Formats: sequence, C-alpha cells, structure tokens
Amino acid sequence: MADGKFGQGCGGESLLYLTDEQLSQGIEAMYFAYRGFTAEPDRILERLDYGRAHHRAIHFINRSPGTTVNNLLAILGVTKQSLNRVLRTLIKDGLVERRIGMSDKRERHLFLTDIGEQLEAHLSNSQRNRMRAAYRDVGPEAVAGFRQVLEAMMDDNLRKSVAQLNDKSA
Amino acid sequence: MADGKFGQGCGGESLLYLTDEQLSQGIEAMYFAYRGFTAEPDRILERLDYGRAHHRAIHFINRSPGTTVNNLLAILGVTKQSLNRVLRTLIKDGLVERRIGMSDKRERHLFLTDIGEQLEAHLSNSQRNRMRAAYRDVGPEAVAGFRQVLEAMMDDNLRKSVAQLNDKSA
DNA sequence: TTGGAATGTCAACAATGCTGACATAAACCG
DNA sequence: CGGTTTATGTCAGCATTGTTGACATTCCAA
Repeated sequence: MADGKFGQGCGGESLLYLTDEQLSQGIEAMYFAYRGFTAEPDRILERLDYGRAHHRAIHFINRSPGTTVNNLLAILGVTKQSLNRVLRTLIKDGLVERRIGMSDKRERHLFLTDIGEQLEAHLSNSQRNRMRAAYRDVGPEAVAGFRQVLEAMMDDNLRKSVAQLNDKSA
Repeated sequence: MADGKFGQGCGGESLLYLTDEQLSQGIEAMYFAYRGFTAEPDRILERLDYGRAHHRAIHFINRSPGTTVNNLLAILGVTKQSLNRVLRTLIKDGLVERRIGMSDKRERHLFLTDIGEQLEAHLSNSQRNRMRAAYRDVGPEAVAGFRQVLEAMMDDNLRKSVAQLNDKSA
C-alpha cells in the first residue's frame, strides 16, 4: 500500500533513469510530506499563540543548550530582528532563559526552562511519532535511504551545520 | 561522505531501534533539506516579484492542466482568497489562462500559457537537478526508501491527492 | 423557481520574513 | 588609553501569504 503510487510500472532498478515526471513526483512528495510533518505541531502551537518560528527556536535551543544568539541566527538563517521578535516572547512567557556569557560577557546563552522543555517535548513527540510510524512502515533500509537523500539535497553550508549539531550531541 | 553524519556508530540494522536523538536528527534533516530544496526557486522567483505561493500554483496547474479553481484549492489547502490573490497576478501577467468550463459553465479551467510553461520549466529544472544529483549520489535503493518514507509521513488525505495526480499523469 | 455550488472580490488582521538605522556594552587591538 | 569591531537589542516600516467575514454573480439542479 505504501508503494505503487510512485513511478508506475517501474521497479527499483529503473530509478537509475529518472524521467522528469518521476522527479516531479519526488518534488511533490517532498512538499506534501513537509506539510504533513508540520501540521500537528502547528495545531499545538496555534492554541498557545505561537507559530512555526517559535517552534524552530525552541527546537534548536533544546538541541544545543547554551547556544548563543549568533549561533542560532546562523542555523536558522533569518535576521536578528526576526529572531529577536520570537525570542522576546519566549523569554517573556518564561519558556527560554538568557544568561550572560562568562568568558565573553557580550554573548547571551540560551536555555529552555522547565516549561520550555515541556513544550519542546510535546512538539517533538508529535513529530517523532509520525516519523517513527513512517519508519516502522517502511523498514530500516528505506530509512537509511531517506536520510541519505535528504542530506544530499541540502545546501553545503547547511550540511555542515547539521554535522556540527550531530557531533556535539553524539 | 554522504553517510556517517547521521546516527554515529550505528549501521543499518540498528535503525530498527531509533532513539529520540536519531529521530531528532531526522526531523532536522527534513527541515534543512526542505530549505535547500526551495532556495534556488526562491531566488529565481524573487527577481520576478513572485513568491512561493506563485510557484505552487504554477507547479500544480502544470501538473494538471485544465484543473479547476476548486481542485487547486483542495490540493494547496489554502483559502480561495489567498489563492485568488496569486492567480490574479499570474493571469494579469499572462502566465496563466482561465477558460470557462464547457459542461459546467461555473467552473474555470486553468492552463499555463507559453511563458507560464517557460517559467515552470525553469523552476522545475533547478529542483529536478538538485534531486537528480542527490539521487545520483546515493543510488536507486536509497531513492526508493526516500520516497517510501515521504509517502508514509504524509497525511492520509494528502496521500490520496498525490495518488490522484500520479494516476492522471501516468 | 429556488437553493446551493463555483467563483471573485473587498476589507481587515496576523505571522514572519526583510531592510535600515541606531544604541549599548564588551572585547580587542595598536 | 582610545578607537574599532563584535554581539546584542530595538524601533519603524514594508512585503508575502496565510486567515475570517461579508457579499455579488453566475449557473446548475431538483
């Protein structure tokens, strides 16, 4: 049921010669999957008057506790004004804590508070469940392939950021 | 080079037991890949004073020429006001043509004009190239797995829309 | 003929990008 | 020490793209 929708009438090896039609299907799959992937967190966030931008900030602060504002800016790829608007509300609402750097007092290190971590867990769980379910449906080889393609599709500098994040939390 | 970044020190079979950390990495990979994936079209569109919404409309009209406004609304999942704002400029600029339905004269059937098709090709090519390159890097099994996971991650109703699109253009 | 469907449009608002300008504090360098 | 750069925060304004609500037109269908 999970197969047969993509690339009608072609087995695995014919994927070596991808038609534009098949590539278009891949593009759409990416679009629809991303939508499905963000739908549930969006619903949770809406009730709290937050948006996707808040989610991203929370996610990456959780991923790298104590990260600086500049680090976060680099990873998210937005302007400081845009990020600050989001951070301000998260701090005001007590989800994020900002501590002055010890070695460099200009830096602000960002941490999730307890309730910040609670929301993060709530949001992550919904996405992890979806991903876990997808993984369970298709098996480990498909998962490995999925990740390889995703990584190959990233921009080079983004790929480096990911590698750094993964190294730190390894 | 394309592997070893995800899930340090675990081969394929250990993906059966996914830790939260590994799932988080998958979530991030999705986020970064989607960004990389839309970056190049965004650059092209910006020069033309269009946005991602225009891209989506063009993409799906190209995918299903003659589709109705209601069809497009269902696939894109936005309000008619939002879609109409985009369609209006595309029609005004001569990229999209709107024809009154023959059987049901209330319906408007949407088509790309020649220059609409040119822009579509331009946008698609940049994404197809990226996807083709990713596919080339990782091989056909990875590609099959990629698509399976993406499809498993979609919402049920979105998955149905995809199936319809793919059936029509098969 | 009447109700509902398909479409278009106006107005207002919200989230989240952006640019430009400016302020403060701390670090750094000569 | 003094000047420059860095890290951060903030204000104002604007664009895109999503939303609701209201209303008009045209046409199909019972």
